[in-house]
Amino acid sequence: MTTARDLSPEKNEAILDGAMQEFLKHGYAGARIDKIVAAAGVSKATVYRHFPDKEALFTALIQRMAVRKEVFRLQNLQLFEKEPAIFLKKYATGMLDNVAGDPQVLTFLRMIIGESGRFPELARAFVKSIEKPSIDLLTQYLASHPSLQIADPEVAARAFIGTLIHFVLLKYVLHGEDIVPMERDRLLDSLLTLILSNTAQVQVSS
Amino acid sequence: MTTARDLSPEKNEAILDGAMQEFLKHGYAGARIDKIVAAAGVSKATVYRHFPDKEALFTALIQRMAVRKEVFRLQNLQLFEKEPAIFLKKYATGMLDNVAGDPQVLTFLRMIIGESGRFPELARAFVKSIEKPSIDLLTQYLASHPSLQIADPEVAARAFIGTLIHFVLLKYVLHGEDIVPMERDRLLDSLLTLILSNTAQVQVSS
DNA sequence: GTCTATATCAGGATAGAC
DNA sequence: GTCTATCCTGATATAGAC
Repeated sequence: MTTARDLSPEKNEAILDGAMQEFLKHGYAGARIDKIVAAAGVSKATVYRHFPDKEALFTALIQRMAVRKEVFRLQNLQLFEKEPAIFLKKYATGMLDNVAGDPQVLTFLRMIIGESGRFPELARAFVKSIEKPSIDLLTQYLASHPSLQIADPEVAARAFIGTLIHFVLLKYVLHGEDIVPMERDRLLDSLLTLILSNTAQVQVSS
Repeated sequence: MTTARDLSPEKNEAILDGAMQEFLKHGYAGARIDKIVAAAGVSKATVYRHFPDKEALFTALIQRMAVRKEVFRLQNLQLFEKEPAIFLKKYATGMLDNVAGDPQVLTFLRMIIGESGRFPELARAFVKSIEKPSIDLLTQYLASHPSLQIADPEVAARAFIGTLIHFVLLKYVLHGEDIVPMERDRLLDSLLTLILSNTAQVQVSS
């Protein structure tokens, strides 16, 4: 005697997992409900009982991914108390490894940006749950080290992250590796020198 | 007595113009040939006589946009001989004005990134004709001013552009203005201070 | 070389049995 | 609550007249 509006959480999960595969591969408009159905192992009618339409399914999926941070966990490693140059380099290395090693992250980035015109709320969820925490963490870190003499920690944090994101965009997302080549370590070391240049000497070692 | 394979350049232009509207508005998969046909004022058969299929039309369009730099002319203003802080600020201001004021630029950015998985060659064309010239110009500029004491001009150029692009992404593309607020002038002034901090004093005025 | 008209098929969404 | 089977709209692409 289940009530008429009860839905199976298991199927719900299966649908979202299937949807993730398909949407990540083809984007919103390119994704096919039939493929999602096949991947999820449920019937089409079940999908439409769980979600009113394709758009709702898509937004539910992206919201879940953004909240779970299944991709793009920038703000890990709380080794706050380390030497600044080491902390920053580890932070950057961790983020780049995470992105470079996982095609899903790149695809997710492409989709969030590509659909940000049609789905502004999803873009905002991304900013809120992924970009903002990263900026805030770095800002706080830089501000908590007055010896660094950084006049505007938030802008420094944005410059740091922005340089990394731009590097990822050029090299991995836009396939520009041989058009604008740049060694990762050179970028990181020079970037640290630039940002920490007010300190007496800059020690960079992993 | 025109040969059988001659095509009208006027119609070709009209088709590409119509395609631009539609593709920019809905992306590749979302774009409808019927709409392109209507906007171009030609028949559907004519489109398929000029371009083998939808994909070819799309790539032809993007290539044209990238070459013509109809959007995103980052590397204008050759006031190379000015004071560095002034030059850089003017450079950044010009680029931000160009982007912020023109929704087409934002849409183009979204599309290039969004479709960079399915159309890697288009992404590379974008890097080659838009990103690379910008990086090269800035690198040369910074390298030609030894008094700036910039150890690695190319990385400094990338940091500068990367910070700007990231700012554009967060604020305009991803609609994150009220989630991660930042005044444009504050970003620019602090960024200049950061990059030019090795000089005696930094003068920033527009 | 361009048009009108149409073939062909796949998409999202639903009706009705169980 | 989930399935099978189906509707129907709208898509890309083409055939044939002019």
